[in-house]
Amino acid sequence: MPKTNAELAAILQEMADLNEILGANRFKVIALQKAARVVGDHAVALAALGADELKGLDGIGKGVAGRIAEWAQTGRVGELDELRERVPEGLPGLLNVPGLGPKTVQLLWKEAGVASVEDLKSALEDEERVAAVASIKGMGKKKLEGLRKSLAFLERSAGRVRIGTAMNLAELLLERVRGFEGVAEATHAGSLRRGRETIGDIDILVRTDGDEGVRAGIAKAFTGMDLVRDVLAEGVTKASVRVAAGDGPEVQVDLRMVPSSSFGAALMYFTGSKEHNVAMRERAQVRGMSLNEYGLWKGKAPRQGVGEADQLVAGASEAEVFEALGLAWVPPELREDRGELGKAEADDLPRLIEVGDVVADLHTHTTASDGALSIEAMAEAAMARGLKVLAITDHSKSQVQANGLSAERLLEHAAEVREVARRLKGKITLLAGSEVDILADGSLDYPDEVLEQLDVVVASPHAALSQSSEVCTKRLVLAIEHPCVRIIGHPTGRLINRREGLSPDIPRLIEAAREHGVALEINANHYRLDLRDAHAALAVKAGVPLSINTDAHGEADFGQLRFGVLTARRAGATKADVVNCWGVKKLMGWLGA
DNA sequence: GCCGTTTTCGGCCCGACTGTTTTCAGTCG
Repeated sequence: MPKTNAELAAILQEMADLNEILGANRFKVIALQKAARVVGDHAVALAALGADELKGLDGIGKGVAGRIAEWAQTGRVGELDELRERVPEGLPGLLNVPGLGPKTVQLLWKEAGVASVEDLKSALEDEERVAAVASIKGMGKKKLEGLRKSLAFLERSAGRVRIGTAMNLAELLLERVRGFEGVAEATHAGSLRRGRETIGDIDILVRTDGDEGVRAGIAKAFTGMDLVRDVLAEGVTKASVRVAAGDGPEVQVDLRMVPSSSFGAALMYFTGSKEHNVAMRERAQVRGMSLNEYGLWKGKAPRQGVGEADQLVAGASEAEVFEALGLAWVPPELREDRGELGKAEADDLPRLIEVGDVVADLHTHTTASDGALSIEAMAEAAMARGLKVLAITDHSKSQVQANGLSAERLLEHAAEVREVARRLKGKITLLAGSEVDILADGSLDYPDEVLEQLDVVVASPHAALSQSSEVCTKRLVLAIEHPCVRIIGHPTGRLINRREGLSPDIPRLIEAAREHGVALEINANHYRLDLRDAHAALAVKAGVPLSINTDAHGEADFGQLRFGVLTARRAGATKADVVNCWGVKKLMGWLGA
């Protein structure tokens, strides 16, 4: 069995959890958590690397490298096995219950015999056991009530929500918050602003120069919204709630309020990532300053940001804080502590692609297969969004459930596309293409002489998505080598939170794509975002072009473009790296159309 | 457990809020 980074990350995370519950040194716990994160985010399988290469990675030292080697060789980690013997199997799951930390979990276990989330649920319903739980020090009436609510929340929430879902909810909330008395400005921060594919909670930052009374009023209006299901906290600088819109998932939303003089520092602070913030604060310290959510200060930061005005170096805007630390402004999508500060210091940050740079969509569908609009209506929608090039790429014949086109229907359809293209000449360039299935063996769903007649061929995997890494790598490389293929669509076929998809050897795909001049897609649909950020970053590094496409099946789907662009930005892509941003002439030359 | 332009030992971010603590611990981000 191949050993994936996700499995390894889970092992390290479990070691962190078990150590935490057992009361180990907290910095050891933090180190293990960091190692789990680094491993989970790494684009190349770590099981195959040697100890020296492993130790070169940030956050991985002798200890973790040794355990990775042990796991790679034996499939086990001795220390984890020992830890598991000391703690009931379901106990770490309790750490996921909001409001429960390692101290309380340990007390629940040792003093009330609670061994899992399920067990806690039944204990809270059982009179005798509730008494045992309530007798724990610090466990009062409100704590118990909070636990009941947290357990209900866990059942209703979907865990991390997809970025598209979170963005919709955030925009709805921002509209409300901007209407509250005393709010000068409101914006989203956190992982949503960094463009991560899934979001744990929504952070909203409010700029207000009102006094405590005004801020308390904003917090009250926020917690009083009709979308609010639970209120977790309500103070004069922050409030925290759980909300749900319609039948959507329940999501935690944190609101923070800061004065104008601190808005930039606070925006940085709440945008994160945590690791980026730590690196920034360390940088401030080295320069005899300190950085918190209220600003950058000479010497030690005053409590609550209320101090001598002459101590404040910067704080009103992000740019001035970066500048005062000798750095260029770092785009939020790059704030992951993966070397961005070094580049910012050398003024060597890439000029990231923006939504407005995209002038072509090379992967869309019409009523000919499973889309909702005609060729003409799709072209109108594309023009309304300012696109200069649109490729119509309906499904191929194996996609029976999607009304995939037979070779004959495809050629008729292509003729229709070209007819509409003639009518719209000068307004938009319409291309006749296909999203052709990459079959399980790597062959394509149409014969070459059919594919040769098209302007653009996007080849995508749709079925056989549980193939082994080795088999699917060969399959995708074969498609890349096909002379008609220009773009590999959603290369892994994953659906976020729903389906794992393929796990090909990404460096090999990139190498093949480079050799054959093929682009790899970032499918912008927020269910897909495939390639994912880390993989797209490898492509950019290797000089392999990306293609950001919406895979639109209707008018609204064109709006998904922003999520594809966010993913490309996280990968460090500039507009030169993305074929959809090229001029029409250059793009047509590349397509050979 | 990790890391090194003060360090191979001794640090490791820090402020807000809650609940039940009569002075602060736990949790969270």
